[in-house]
Amino acid sequence: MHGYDKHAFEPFAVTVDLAVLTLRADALHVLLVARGQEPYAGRWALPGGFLLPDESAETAARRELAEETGLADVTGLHLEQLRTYSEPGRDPRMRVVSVAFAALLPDPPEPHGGGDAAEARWVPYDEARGLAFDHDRILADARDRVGAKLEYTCLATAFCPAEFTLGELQRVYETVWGTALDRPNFRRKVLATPGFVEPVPGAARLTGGRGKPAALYRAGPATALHPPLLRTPREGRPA
Amino acid sequence: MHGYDKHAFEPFAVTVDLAVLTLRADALHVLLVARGQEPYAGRWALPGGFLLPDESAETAARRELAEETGLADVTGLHLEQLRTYSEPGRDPRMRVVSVAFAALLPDPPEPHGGGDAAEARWVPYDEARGLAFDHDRILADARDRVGAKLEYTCLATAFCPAEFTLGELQRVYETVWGTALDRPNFRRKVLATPGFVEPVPGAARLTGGRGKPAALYRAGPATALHPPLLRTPREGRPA
DNA sequence: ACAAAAGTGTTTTTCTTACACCCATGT
DNA sequence: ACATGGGTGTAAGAAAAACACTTTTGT
Repeated sequence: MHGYDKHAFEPFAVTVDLAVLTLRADALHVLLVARGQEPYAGRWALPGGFLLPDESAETAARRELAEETGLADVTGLHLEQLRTYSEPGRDPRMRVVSVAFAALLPDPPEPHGGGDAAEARWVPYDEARGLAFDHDRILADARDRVGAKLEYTCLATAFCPAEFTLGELQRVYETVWGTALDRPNFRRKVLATPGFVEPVPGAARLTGGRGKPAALYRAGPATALHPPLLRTPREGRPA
Repeated sequence: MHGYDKHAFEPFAVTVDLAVLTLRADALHVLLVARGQEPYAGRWALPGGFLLPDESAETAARRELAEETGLADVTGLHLEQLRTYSEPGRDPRMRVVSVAFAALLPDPPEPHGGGDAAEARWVPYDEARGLAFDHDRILADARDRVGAKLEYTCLATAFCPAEFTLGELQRVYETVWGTALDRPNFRRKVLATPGFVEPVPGAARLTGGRGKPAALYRAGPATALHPPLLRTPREGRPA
């Protein structure tokens, strides 16, 4: 009961772990770092690290995100708490409680890894298996959460750059869900949701090199999607 | 990077905090305990406590739940991680990272408080303000999460006893959302969702003392609600 | 007889779906 | 010319909302 008996609690190490997700070449990718020491030396792991004395988990996560991605400004990026993993055996050496985060990025610059990690790279989600600790589980949880939140929040724009086309936004859904969506209907639904996207007046961009230039949009102020954009189990464009 | 430098991390105390919610007399109630010591002596707080050396946060939360509610069997009760609160100043005495949980109960027996809490009681949600620490925030987050999850999960049955009527289930939605729902339409939607509820053959119960006896249902195996039961902002039955 | 709560049916309206078609650009 | 991706229109079907109505109990 918060009794503050000095012997009533055990000291724990507290860390953050990050599932940094992005879309490259129409496939979900995750940022992994190579572990240099035991345990799990040589294995891939999610980036992360210890909380500093005066940091909240959110602050530590954003600091790690900046270090690992090498991006100068990570303030606009979507970062959200996933859950906390606290099973006693999850780290073989000591008791470590880890607050896991999911971070969503538009396709970032390749050379990241400015942090203390020996090596860091983007790995396609489907090839990211056999990670250190319980990171397989954390990564799977992150993917599930993101997939689910696409349905009823405006999260998809977090995978897009500041200005994007509706085609790019649709490809976010299709890539994460592994399904094909009808373009006219997708378009209508997005535009019918107030505050989901806002048109950039007069702007257009060539997307595939070919085709009609697409109008550009910015992420709007809305966060929730009412009504939701439901994942309809139809054939086409499997993951 | 999980480097295990003995000086690379600060030891933290790790606790769990529980937002134990139930419905009594058509109002959302939360279980609060009175604090006996400083800080916040005499104030109400969410129940909680320190993790034991070999416990996960989930295990600790369920142990606290059993202690505080006095229920012999808490295995069937819904318990879910909310998020982790780790702001440096959230406890004035020391660095405490708290993993918050939401627990949902059917209307429980009044005399609980078998734990180490001086006093514990059910408080209507709207009167639970001015709590110790950041518990106001945790409680608000719990309510938001539960309200949102009613839309797209089968969570509502967690507020109901093992066997319940559709009217009782509807009252869960109406109480948590503070809106009125159309009974025929609610009924159809629930019954049209496979695995949401299962009829108890031949069983019926008088509900309000008056009226036709209602058929009884059990919670089904489904966890997700596809399509969701959307919160329609209509007038009537305000919170 | 009446009130209260459960349960059924039906009509209207709204939303979703599927698909046809036109537009602008590069090769 | 045609392939490629963007954008518009529309008719059929499904789902939701609104509401009238019947049933079964207690008083």
